[in-house]
Amino acid sequence: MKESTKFSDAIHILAFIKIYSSIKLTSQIIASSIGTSPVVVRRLMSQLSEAKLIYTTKGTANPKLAKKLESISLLDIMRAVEERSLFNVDNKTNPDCIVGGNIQEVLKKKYAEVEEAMQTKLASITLQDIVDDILIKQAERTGDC
Amino acid sequence: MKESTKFSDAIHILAFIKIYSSIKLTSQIIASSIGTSPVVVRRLMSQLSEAKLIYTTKGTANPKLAKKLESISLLDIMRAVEERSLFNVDNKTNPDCIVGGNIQEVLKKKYAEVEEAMQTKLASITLQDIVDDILIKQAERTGDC
DNA sequence: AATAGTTGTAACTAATAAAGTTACAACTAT
DNA sequence: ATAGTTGTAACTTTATTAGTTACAACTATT
Repeated sequence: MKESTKFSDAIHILAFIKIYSSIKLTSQIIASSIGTSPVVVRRLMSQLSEAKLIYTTKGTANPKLAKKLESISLLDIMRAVEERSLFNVDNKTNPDCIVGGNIQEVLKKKYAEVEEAMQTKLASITLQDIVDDILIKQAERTGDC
Repeated sequence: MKESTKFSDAIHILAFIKIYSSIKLTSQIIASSIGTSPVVVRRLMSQLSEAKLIYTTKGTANPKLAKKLESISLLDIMRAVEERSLFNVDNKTNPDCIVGGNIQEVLKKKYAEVEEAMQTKLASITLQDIVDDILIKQAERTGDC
């Protein structure tokens, strides 16, 4: 498949809503910042709504973050838009073989451990961190003292 | 794309080579344990060879592990066969926007942290752990005391 | 109330990658 | 020599993401 940028784009949308809260936030404007189409943005926003990370109103361009920045973690965002995993047990293995008959359970457990480590890290990074870093980088770029 | 089982299948191949070291290890036999085709197995074995995790001989069905079980980590295997990541920065963002112009660098750094956490965990699990768990599960299944 | 603009969603196309298949040259072992 | 095997290329199938087109439903404004 294509490599997914849904996670990156979802973070982008949330940061954009925060940073540009004073302008009219149409899906078109957000899309032009991401470099994609308004429909793709609306699709992601629909998932972010469902995950209760933002509020939206049909017909009105006025999305709002549903929580404080520090209460939205990368794990929350990941779970909202990315259903795939890198770690997929192959469930076609031969049950009549010592390896094929047992490896699925074994890998399932190990993969859960790895994903746990990943999720712990994802949960420790919040949208506050992302927005702060974006604003600092921007300041470095524009400031002259 | 399809969900990849390359990582799981590569682990399967290595465990199979260890556990069934006394039989003739053709790609056909390994494939029937995984539930795939011999060509898929040979393709993965080619990558495992390139990563110096196994030795193979063209024309002869006699693959050997290149290292001790405890010296082959899941991270080694992952790197050998899986080039994709869950964390892809979207590089089409608009550079003239505060968010679009800075988020790529910011996410790149955060993603590196998350992958570091994941890799540390993957490096801590070895083929020895996998083989042990498989044999324990098999013993539980067949033993009666 | 009519109009313009927007969201939310469905249906479709295009692009990409994994898995599976077919084929075969090169090699090994007997 | 012969049979069996590996390694690899080329192709097909299948699944997923991204992008596109279209439109009903809704909101805000005049």
